[in-house]
Amino acid sequence: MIEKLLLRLRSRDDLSAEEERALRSAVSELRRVAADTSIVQPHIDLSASILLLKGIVCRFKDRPDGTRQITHFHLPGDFVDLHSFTLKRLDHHVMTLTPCEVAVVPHDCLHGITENYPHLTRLLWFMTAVDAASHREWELSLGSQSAKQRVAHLFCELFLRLQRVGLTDGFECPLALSQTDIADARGLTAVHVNRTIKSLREERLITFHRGHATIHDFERLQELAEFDPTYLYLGREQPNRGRPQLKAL
Amino acid sequence: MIEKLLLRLRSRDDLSAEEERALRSAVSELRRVAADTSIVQPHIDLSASILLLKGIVCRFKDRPDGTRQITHFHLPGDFVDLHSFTLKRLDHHVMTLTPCEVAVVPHDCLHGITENYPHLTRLLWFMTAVDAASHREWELSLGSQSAKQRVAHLFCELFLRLQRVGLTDGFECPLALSQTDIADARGLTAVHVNRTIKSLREERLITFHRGHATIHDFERLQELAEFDPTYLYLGREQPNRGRPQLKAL
DNA sequence: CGTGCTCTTGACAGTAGTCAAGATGAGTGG
DNA sequence: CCACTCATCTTGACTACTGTCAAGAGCACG
Repeated sequence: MIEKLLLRLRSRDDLSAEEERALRSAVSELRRVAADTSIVQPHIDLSASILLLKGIVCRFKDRPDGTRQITHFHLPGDFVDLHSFTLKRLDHHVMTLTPCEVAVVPHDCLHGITENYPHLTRLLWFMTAVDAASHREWELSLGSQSAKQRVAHLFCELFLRLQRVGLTDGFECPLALSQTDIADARGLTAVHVNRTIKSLREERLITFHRGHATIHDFERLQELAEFDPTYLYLGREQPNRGRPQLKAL
Repeated sequence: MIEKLLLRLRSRDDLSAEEERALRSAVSELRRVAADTSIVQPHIDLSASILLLKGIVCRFKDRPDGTRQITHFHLPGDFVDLHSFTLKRLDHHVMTLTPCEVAVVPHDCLHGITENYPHLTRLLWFMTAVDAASHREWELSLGSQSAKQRVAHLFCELFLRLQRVGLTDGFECPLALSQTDIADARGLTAVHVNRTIKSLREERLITFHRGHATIHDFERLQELAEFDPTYLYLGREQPNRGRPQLKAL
């Protein structure tokens, strides 16, 4: 049920049986939600956070002219608005892009975890820090990459994140996003995303068709996108990669 | 010394005397750092976080072609790399843009806080969540605003954040950024930032000259930038702003 | 009083946006 | 089983915002 979340937490650090129990018992409810349904509105007091079990969810910010900027895509195992536990109100919307299954975790339960399970608290804090790292990487992409690089970068990220939770099959994966979704996330128009994907296909890098993506050459795609997965914090920290330890500031 | 940080934390929630003591004693060292000096490198194990007392610091990510994307500016009172406590290694650089004073807070002390002060832990977690909110807002700006809006937006943000820690004088504030810094943060070229600032000056919105900014018409600037300060989480939460309470998911 | 940043301005180029029309395909109902 | 409808995708022609390249001005610093 919350196995994909546990998978993600354990890929960072060990979880005790008691911590696992605390997490499991924090789920108050399961819900199915239709596609294109808003699940969190901005500026409203929240009393629970949402854990995504199945489907794709996005966070987005509205603009006065009616357009939107998607700031993050969430995949199964993501604690979609864990940050609402400390923020209490969000500055953005959260909405499903496909039919979804979610678990509801009341803030009271998270409060209890912070009171009694400091190690688990640090792990959850870590999860929100990784979210922030993702936002930074998107800032990099939006601020300094070409359209082709931005789109390629997104496919690299989503592929690895899907792989992490066991949702890929070789270099293929289900990915029920529209070209408009990609445009809204990458700061491009749907028309230009279409041209860009066509060009990536012609270069035999990816195929993206009817909610299904195939990566034909991950290495070249990664190179084109200048993609470095460090920011995803996959796997455990290893002892310092051989770089000289900086005199700790 | 760490008064500006306390000011920021207290503007969110009360701090007990004991919590204040815990924070004060977490500072192991004070440092002066020259301008344009790297204080945190990516991919390296970190054992302390940096609190900014004076000056301006930026976070940035490198690109293979040597350009950089600034993802955040830090002002006095900011806990610059508090997120390194949970991440252990960063995916980006941190560097001073002006001469700075910083306080060093060992991760061991932060660990102690998470073990013994859950309320203070939640407040610190909140601070990193606000950082993430800022990243989201920058994604919005980078992804969907015109050059003029992006620059105006940055001035709105920095002005309010400086005001919060008492560093403004009416609508004037010291702001020792170069146009190149602004360009690297806003995904523009320095040449275009220059033209943009000229245009903002001609419209009598702002003057920016020799490290000093003056906002001539904050309201119109805000309107132009589509700037909504919600994401800065200034001040305490108030009971729900009169909007209808959503049936809690 | 040079030296070297940063800022400023101009001319030109190119990436991505806009507008418009048509194609494709999933879902619906007769 | 076959229209019909509506989303999404696709392509073309044109536009424009922002980048590139280049030269010169202003100012801080030694």
